[in-house]
Amino acid sequence: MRSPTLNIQPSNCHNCRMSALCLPLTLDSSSLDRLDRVIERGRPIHKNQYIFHGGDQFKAVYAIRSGAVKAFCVSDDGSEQVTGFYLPGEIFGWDGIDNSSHSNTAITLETTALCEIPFARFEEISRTMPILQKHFMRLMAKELTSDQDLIGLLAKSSAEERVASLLLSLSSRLKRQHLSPTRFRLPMSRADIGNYLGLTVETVSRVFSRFQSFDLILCDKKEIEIINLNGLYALTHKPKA
Amino acid sequence: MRSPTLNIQPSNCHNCRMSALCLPLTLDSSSLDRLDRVIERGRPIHKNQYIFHGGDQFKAVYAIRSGAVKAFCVSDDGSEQVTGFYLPGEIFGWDGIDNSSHSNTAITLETTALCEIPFARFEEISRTMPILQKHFMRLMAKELTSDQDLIGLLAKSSAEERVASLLLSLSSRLKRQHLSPTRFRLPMSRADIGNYLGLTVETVSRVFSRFQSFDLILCDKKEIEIINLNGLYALTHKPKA
DNA sequence: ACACAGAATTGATCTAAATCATGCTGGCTC
DNA sequence: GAGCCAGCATGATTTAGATCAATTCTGTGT
Repeated sequence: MRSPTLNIQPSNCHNCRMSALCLPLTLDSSSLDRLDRVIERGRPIHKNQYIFHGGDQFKAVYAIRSGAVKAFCVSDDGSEQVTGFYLPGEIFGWDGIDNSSHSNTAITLETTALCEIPFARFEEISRTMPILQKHFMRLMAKELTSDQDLIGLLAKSSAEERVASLLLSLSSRLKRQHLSPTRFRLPMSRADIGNYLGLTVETVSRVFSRFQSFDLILCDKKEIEIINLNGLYALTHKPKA
Repeated sequence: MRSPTLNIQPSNCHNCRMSALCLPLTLDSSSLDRLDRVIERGRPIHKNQYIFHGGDQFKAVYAIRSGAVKAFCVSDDGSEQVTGFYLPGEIFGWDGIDNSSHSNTAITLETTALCEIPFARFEEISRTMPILQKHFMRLMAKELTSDQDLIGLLAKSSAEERVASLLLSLSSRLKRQHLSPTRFRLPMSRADIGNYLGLTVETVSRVFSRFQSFDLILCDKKEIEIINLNGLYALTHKPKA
């Protein structure tokens, strides 16, 4: 049994400040109650704990209440490819729906609290709640477009653009959670960033240094302060031929 | 009105040899009939016709009966990023579900016949056919994993690996359609390939030449014959440090 | 049949990032 | 506190692929 045991916690979707993100806004109170009963809220789990492994049977998708998660897939030759970083309010684990086993592995990057949404039970109740079904398809579509954004980034951009895009993505996602968009702590290592962006650690490190020397950011190890948000943004729209 | 008018054709899902791919296998005959009545079969449309544009309202997803389609998104600076090539039996257009408008643009690469599946009507009937709903989520998940494969490819691989992977992907998808996996015509230009794989046209061209000189493939313009399938496969699993 | 624009190949040069190498720092255990 | 290891930074060198440039091929329309 690889996935950590999630103990029920005394809270619910009604009072969760994430709910606007992971649930459809238009759910009436009684529908929300029914959904509520399906969702299992876990206690915080430690850093570097696996949520699921590639190949594991697909049983649930997960919403993050706090903390951060990294998803990656392992190819036959053993090399890893980071496919995403997930922050509070975001849902991950869709990759398993296809062949009912996960293609990715998910691991916590720091102490993390999750809500587990068992897929079988979700399917049951969604049969009588079409809006829920639709919402989930929309969440999957969102994942699709975010993957396509990453594809665009990897196919075309320079190292600086890639790092700038990641910083801006994190910033806007934190902002959506009413957290500071300009001062935050990177939950992942430079190596993770490099892997995700298709760059070497050294290149990532150099780009961070360069950004500092251009007064775009301040960074002390994993603590980041964005000084010139527009400057970063300009980098992601680099002057093209 | 940008999308081409699709005229009803005298055929149905029962006798379509694609159905195994785009429909759940377990549908009973009466369910299939109901689905059948929702789907609009178009006459073949010409090369370089748009199916939908980025920003268009999302109304339907499309299954390919014959031909080939390219999907791409346009970023603010006007540059394009090819996000996928679609062959017979495959479904595209999911990208619109999220905010009910398409993020991609889809265009035919050659004369193409489509089935249009209007999403609103699909949602109606799927309410009473849970298996259909599940099937569609699986199709979306498949798209997700294929996007993630592309991410892995772009993040890590050399030009040769990328081109080899594309050729093998096309090959296996044609095989699934009971078409020759070793002799086929590329529906897309070198520029499209380059854009998709994050390479320049020149590099793509050089890789094709190199593959020929290594007796991996024969190619005359867009006509491809794969001589050494295992050799290509070996390239995609390049010896790593 | 001809002209012309776009698609593809091939060659020469340049450059951004990988690779190789070294040192620094901060947390860990013993 | 000494020693050790992982993570990060930074410098020197190499290289794969981009860029620039020129030529040939292909198909399309008149």
